[in-house]
Amino acid sequence: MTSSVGPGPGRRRGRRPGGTDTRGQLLDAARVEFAEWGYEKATVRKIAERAGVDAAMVNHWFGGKEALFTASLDIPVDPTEILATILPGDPEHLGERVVEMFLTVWDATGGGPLAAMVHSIASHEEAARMMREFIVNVLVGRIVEAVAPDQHDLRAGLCGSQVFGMGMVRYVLKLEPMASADHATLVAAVAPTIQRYLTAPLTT
Amino acid sequence: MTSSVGPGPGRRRGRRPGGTDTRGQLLDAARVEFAEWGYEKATVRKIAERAGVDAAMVNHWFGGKEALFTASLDIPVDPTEILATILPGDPEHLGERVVEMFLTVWDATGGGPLAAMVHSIASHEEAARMMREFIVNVLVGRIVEAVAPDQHDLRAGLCGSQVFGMGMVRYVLKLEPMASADHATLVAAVAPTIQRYLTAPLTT
DNA sequence: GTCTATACAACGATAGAC
DNA sequence: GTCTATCGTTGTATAGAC
Repeated sequence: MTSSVGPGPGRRRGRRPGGTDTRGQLLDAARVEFAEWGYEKATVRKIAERAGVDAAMVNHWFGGKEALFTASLDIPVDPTEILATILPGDPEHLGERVVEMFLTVWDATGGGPLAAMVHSIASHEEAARMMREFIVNVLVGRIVEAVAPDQHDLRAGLCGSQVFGMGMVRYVLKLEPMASADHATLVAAVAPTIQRYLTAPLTT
Repeated sequence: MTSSVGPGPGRRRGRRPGGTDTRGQLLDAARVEFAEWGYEKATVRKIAERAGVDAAMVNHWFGGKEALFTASLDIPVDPTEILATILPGDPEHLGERVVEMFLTVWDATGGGPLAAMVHSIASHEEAARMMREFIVNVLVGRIVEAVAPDQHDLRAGLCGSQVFGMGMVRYVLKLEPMASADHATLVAAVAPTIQRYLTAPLTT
């Protein structure tokens, strides 16, 4: 599109005229592309093209494809930061750290975002796919790969099912005593399950 | 609304004129009453009164308050029948029977009703309460009472969280490999969790 | 001049075609 | 096995804002 105007002395470089919301345009473009293609098949280049900016802007504004994906999902926490918090340490007690972390994050938000997320998942096939890919590619996948000996995908799904179910019962269904239980009680009850899904043999 | 027409000669007895949908009216009335009062505080008499029929109709059409409740929730299976199927037998393997049963039921319906249920739970506070009471009073409560040594409510919540989470991941989120796994694989993975929630000590 | 947002080029990795 | 295309990412130069 720079054919007629583009002068001879090299292509246009450097900062574009002010006023453009590159970050916002990238977010909008990312939502469209991720929704249409899914996480893996969507490309940073295509998203940048749709946004009308250079692909390097994804790195500059978000740090990478994964961070752009999570940002486009409006998830209020930074998965990378959380992973950095819970991954280091004794793998034998990783289950406890996982459960404790989710409880802390969800307690802070009161479960509203969780309910909204569940709502959109149950409503739109597209939201289910994006959430599915978020779990696989970003959140649980990393934890599983760090400690699980095999069957990474199955273990990730099992961990996700228990954590997600716990969140639903505690924050959305508000079923007592889990809704009011302190963290220690829930960690003691649920963490061994997560730990087993992460590291124990799963075959019959 | 029968004021002007209604005659005087004693109360009307015996079979009413045909054409009225007593069962459907009871269902509608039950949904309103259960939603407003909750399972325990709602009364069969009040439901029948709202439906404009005799309380005996609840027993005639549904078999009791609990069955009317489950019918009003549009749950496609009969909890009593299911409980009768899985409760007898070795308590040490009850977890396996529970997981196998849920998989069989949900496989038959393909997860559509589960998604619809989740949708309404996440949307309406009222639906969450009804589901909560369904779990406590009808479904998991019976199982827990049959085998759990203590902390019945906590154990019921934990079992519910894992079963519900498994259903979400398999049928709504459709996360592989859990979405396509056979029953044996999922039972081997999840049943020990249920078994532990049912019978093992839960304290630290 | 300094800082920042941007464009362009190139690198290593990977998947598919032949 | 090799070749090619494409991906995500990184480095660097440049233009505009302050």
